Amino acid sequence: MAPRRGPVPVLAKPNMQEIPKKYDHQVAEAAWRERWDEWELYRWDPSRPRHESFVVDTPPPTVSGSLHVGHGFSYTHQDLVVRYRRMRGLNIAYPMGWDDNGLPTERRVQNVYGIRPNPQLPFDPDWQPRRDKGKKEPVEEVSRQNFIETCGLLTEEDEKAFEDTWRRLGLSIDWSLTYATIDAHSRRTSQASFLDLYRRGFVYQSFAPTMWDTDFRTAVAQAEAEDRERPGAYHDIAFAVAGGGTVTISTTRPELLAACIALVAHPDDARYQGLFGKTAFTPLFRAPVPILEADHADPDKGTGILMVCTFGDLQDVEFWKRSGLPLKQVLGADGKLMALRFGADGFDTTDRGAAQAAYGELAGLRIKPARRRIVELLAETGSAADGKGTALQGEPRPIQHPVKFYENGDNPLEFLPTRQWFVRILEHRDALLTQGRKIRWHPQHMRTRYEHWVEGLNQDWCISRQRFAGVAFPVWYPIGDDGAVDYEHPILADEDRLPVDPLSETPSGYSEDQRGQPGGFAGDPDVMDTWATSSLTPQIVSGWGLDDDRHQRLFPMDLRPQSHEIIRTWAFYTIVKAWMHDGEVPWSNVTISGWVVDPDRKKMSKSKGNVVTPVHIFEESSADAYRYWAARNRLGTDTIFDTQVVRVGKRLCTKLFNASRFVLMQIERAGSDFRTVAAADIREPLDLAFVASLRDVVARATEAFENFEYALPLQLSEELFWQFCDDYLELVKMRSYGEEDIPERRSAIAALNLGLQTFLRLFAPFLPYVTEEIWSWRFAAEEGPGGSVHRAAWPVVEESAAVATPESGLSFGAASEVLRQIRGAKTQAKRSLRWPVAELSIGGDEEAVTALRTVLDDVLRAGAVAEGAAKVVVGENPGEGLFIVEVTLAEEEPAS
RNA sequence: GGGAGGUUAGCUCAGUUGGUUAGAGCACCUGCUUUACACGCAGGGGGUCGCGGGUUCGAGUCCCCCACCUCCCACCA
Repeated sequence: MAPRRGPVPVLAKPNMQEIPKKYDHQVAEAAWRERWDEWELYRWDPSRPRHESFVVDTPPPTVSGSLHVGHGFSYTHQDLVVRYRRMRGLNIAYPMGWDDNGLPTERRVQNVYGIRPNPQLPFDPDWQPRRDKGKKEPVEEVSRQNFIETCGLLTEEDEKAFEDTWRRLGLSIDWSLTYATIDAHSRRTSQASFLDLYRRGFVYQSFAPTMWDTDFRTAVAQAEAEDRERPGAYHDIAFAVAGGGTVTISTTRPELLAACIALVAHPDDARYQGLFGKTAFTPLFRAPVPILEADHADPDKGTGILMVCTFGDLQDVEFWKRSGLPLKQVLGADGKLMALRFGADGFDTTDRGAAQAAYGELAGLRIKPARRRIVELLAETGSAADGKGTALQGEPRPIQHPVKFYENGDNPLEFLPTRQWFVRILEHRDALLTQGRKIRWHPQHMRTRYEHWVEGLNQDWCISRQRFAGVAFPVWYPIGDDGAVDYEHPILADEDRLPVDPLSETPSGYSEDQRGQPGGFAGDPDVMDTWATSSLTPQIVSGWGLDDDRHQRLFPMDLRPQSHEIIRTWAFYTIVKAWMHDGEVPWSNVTISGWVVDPDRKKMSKSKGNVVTPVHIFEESSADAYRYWAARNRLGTDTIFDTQVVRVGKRLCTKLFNASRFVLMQIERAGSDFRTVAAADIREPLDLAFVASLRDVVARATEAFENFEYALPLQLSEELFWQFCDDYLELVKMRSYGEEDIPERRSAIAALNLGLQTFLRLFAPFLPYVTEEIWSWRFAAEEGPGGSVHRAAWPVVEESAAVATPESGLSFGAASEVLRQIRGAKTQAKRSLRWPVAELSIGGDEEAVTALRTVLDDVLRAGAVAEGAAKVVVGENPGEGLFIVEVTLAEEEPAS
């Protein structure tokens, strides 16, 4: 339904009895939450055209059990922008998603239910998970599909808790648009995306060295890898050189010595000119390796010459690819050194017995023990065939160096040759940069992060994971008559069968008994990277590939709100997919929220034990107060959770409540004639001046909101509101108290009416509960959703077009200033503020005095200045403004 | 090593295009029960704007250097 438009509404039902004396946020927030649900206030209207809509790509939170006080931070920011746009009359599509796909869920399910997925098992529809399983019972193996369904069961509970928190927070989400990244619709979308990318040539499969986590035993993408500073040591190892002599290399990975395929030095390095082209021999294993030139060798590092292993690092991978040298794989997928046969499988040696014996000391060891052992062996063995000196030269030299880790991992990543699916992103970097520039980033400098990430890409996007709780690849492979799996000719699932589980379902043209048989088929056992699905959140919501009309109404979206650490994953991959599928940007704007940090500026997380639950804050101080805290922080800036600021928010709510009661009381006291007060009645100079400052705030707040800046509108509204309470209300009070229907009083009442309605709507995005409560007393034009302040029109300057511009821009300020000085005099004399003033003398330049004279009556009444006691004189110095010459307080106490 | 953001009162932060004496809130101190609000009101103290240069009549604001904090990125010999 369209929001109501038009002039400022008049009072709907003046009845003081209904206005409560105190604001109970607990009661009010619960009641409004319920009513908003009944009204379906936040429902997206699928019939309205795209250009009248505002579509948000809400971040699906990882459902991980517990929430801390930082979780609502960025969600509040989204909601502020959304509520503003809704009040501008736009049809809002604000969905919620749950990210319950991937490793975190997998680990929790294993612990809670004591089960482990075995991809080889078929789906069992009758199987039921048991929570009450004893710790000592053996871990049960279930099919992947059963495992995934159990994940859904567990995350459902957490999702309920999350939803409850978001509702309490007052997020204006349309809960009918909820999805989960592991649900059937998301799996379908994700698999359809894969098939589309396959057909368009954007994905490929390859057997190649890939980053591998030896604990999780899965491939990992560049975006999920991070450098960590770790201790290591240079080990100087001497290699014998054919024709006599030795050469010493430095390495931090001596355990990979058996995987050495070459020694390389920089082509310009004078020390090694004579060695290029010669053959060296590894100590212990006596493997002949060529000494070659390589640009990546740094003459200043180590000894300037290094060993290339398969694989120590990405440089090794790249050199190996260029060189065409044979692969020597020594590290297994489990992170242990594999059994090897020297003299076979590419493991050349000049002394098979010695090599096999030395390696026998290492086989089966994990990396660290293997390193320790080989160092011992190298210290005992001779460096060359002639046995002069030891292979290990001197003591290892400790260093600190960056090592690549999987972001969730505990041990360094290795490069292992495995078969994986990749998305081609390296060759499309320019196009992806162009896409990034079509999007408006808020704050703008966050785009730089995106660009640096795209420019720094060095691997295609590996999307296959050797895990279970994820979306399967909709792919089978034919098995040849010889029993070999033919990976080159995958059998793709039919689109209308999606989502499929290739391990439980049979490809068209085959029967289930052909699974794993020669001449039959094999299902792809892997699952997709969780980001391969999360990168489709716009398409999941829009019904991409299923409902074209809906897709057109929702895609591309208007806003992607997120935090900065996932620019390289979520934002980047979403841009990738939207470009590959539709040639479009997924959204026109990205807003980046900062982190909530603890007082030591560390990111708040439950593992650090520095958490406060948001629900606790809602109960103690109200959701509005929490939102106030969140709204005070601008986009992109980290912040500390500060209960002091929450308290300020709570105070603002109370003030708004009380000031509103007062204003409504004034209006209602004025009687029925004043129910039709109109903006045109505002004539008094003080009132004109107040409306002028209100207009200014409305204009500036609107402009800021248009740019996704919510902090400034709050600040401006708040400043003027306190001035409204402390000065304007005091100044206008006496005039509005009167009994007669005279223009001066009418003007005051009309200005108060306009002011209150404007403030309520300005604050509505920030403080949805208390503003709705107040709005409902008198301003709701109808029962039901049409009466909600959240469907009311955002204030615009045109509303007060009938109000004249004040003659002087200084009058409000002049009035406030004189009032301030009178109050100061009373406070200093330790008198109450209603103590009468016997004499008042004010001076000032002509402009200021003229301005003051227009509002002097209001000032004198508010300051309790005795009739005829004030003297205003024009001073001699232009530009000096206003000053009080003298304030003399009355001797007598004010009459009560 | 490259890059981004930051450094303003005890704390959290505003300070638009350079322009009087640098602001707010919190905290602190002193008063005031005032017909909306004591969950209030009024007043007060508190700052070499990270350091050092430069441009300018004038710099918190523009330029350069440095320091420190946070984050992002980087080929692990």
